[in-house]
Amino acid sequence: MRKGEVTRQAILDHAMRSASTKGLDGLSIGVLATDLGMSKSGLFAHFSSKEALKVAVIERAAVLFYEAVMLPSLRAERGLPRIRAIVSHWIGWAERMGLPGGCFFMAAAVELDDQPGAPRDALVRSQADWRDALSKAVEIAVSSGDFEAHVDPSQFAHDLWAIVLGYYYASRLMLDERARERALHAFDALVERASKS
Amino acid sequence: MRKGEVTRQAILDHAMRSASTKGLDGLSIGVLATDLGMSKSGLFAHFSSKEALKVAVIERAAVLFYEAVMLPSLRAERGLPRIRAIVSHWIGWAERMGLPGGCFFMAAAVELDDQPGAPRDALVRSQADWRDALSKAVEIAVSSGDFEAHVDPSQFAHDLWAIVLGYYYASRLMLDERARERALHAFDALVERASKS
DNA sequence: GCCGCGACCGAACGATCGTGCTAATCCCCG
DNA sequence: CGGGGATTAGCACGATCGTTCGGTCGCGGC
Repeated sequence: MRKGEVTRQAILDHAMRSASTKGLDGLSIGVLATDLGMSKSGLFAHFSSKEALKVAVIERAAVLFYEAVMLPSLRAERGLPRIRAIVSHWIGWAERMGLPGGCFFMAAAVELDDQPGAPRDALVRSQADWRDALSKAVEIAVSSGDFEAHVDPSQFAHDLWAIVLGYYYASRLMLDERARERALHAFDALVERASKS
Repeated sequence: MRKGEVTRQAILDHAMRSASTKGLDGLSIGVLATDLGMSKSGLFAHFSSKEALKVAVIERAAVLFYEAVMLPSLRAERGLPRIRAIVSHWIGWAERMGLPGGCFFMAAAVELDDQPGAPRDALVRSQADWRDALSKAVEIAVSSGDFEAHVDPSQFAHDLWAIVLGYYYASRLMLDERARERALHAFDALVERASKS
């Protein structure tokens, strides 16, 4: 890997951590540069606009998310066990990755949902990929017999997503120590409702 | 009402709309002033710092939220009917109030969850009030017999919150037209699980 | 009728922002 | 080991930010 690529990765990793707290728009090229011990223009040269930097950060975050949540869950058995693995990796993945500002995607989603442009498109693309992967996992659980046949994979994925959003909200803003416990409780209820009885 | 008070309200109402899209930090005193046809310093004089403006906007939003969601629901019968009323007013309250950027509190929560200070404190206070009001409504539903005795009001309130968060996420970022339908489906499941069978 | 005060304005400040341009330096390949 | 593209630095620009200050206008009470 060339030197420039190494630097670029270092920039993106740091920018991702920074954006998790200040937001993508709160990223400052100058601050980023001094944090990494380089010049503003030197950093800027790697991307040719701030918008391109945002896009690169989002795509980098998507890769890291996939590696931290989806990849390890693929080692679990197909069906319900894999879904349990996904949830257990999903909840708290931000803390585990050392993101000081909580879930990167939740912050980006709220910030970009009403701002058309390349960053929003990149975010939607990555989130759609994840949504499809989730639905697929649920579909497998249905066809393997873990879940009843009437379970709608996309609805299940939506409900799962809401549970995770609720976890981050309660955990980070309201400082609810029982947030994780509450989220898992909701997940159990969701699973019980979908499972054959 | 004094002239200054009228102006102040106009500022806060406009700032709230603006903050729903650009975020609280994205508020610009200069832009706000020109939008309202007044000078930067004239607007600034009403609050003596941007932080104070943020706090005032949050408190104003809390009042408007209460009036738009809680007050009309109090006319519904105690117990489950009132909870149904709350949910139907809660989902989509931002659109109904003409907030162009979706739920003000969801945006503020993600933005302020890791930024200590007066704005965060004001937000947490308002959200805790709402959480308590929600729990109380559920408690009434339990004691009135609409819900089973084992239902935990705070868990129910948490689950409700997650459903609304999921709705805004799917609706605004992913542009899922079935977001409302999905949220109501999840709500029905939540109610069914809590109701006497 | 004059005084006082609330309400607002205009101009300016230092700081920081993203973004060019040019030159120096480094690293990799032949 | 030497040449050349890749990488980084230095400097400056226009714009915008929150904030300060001094001043003006109008209205209500003694």
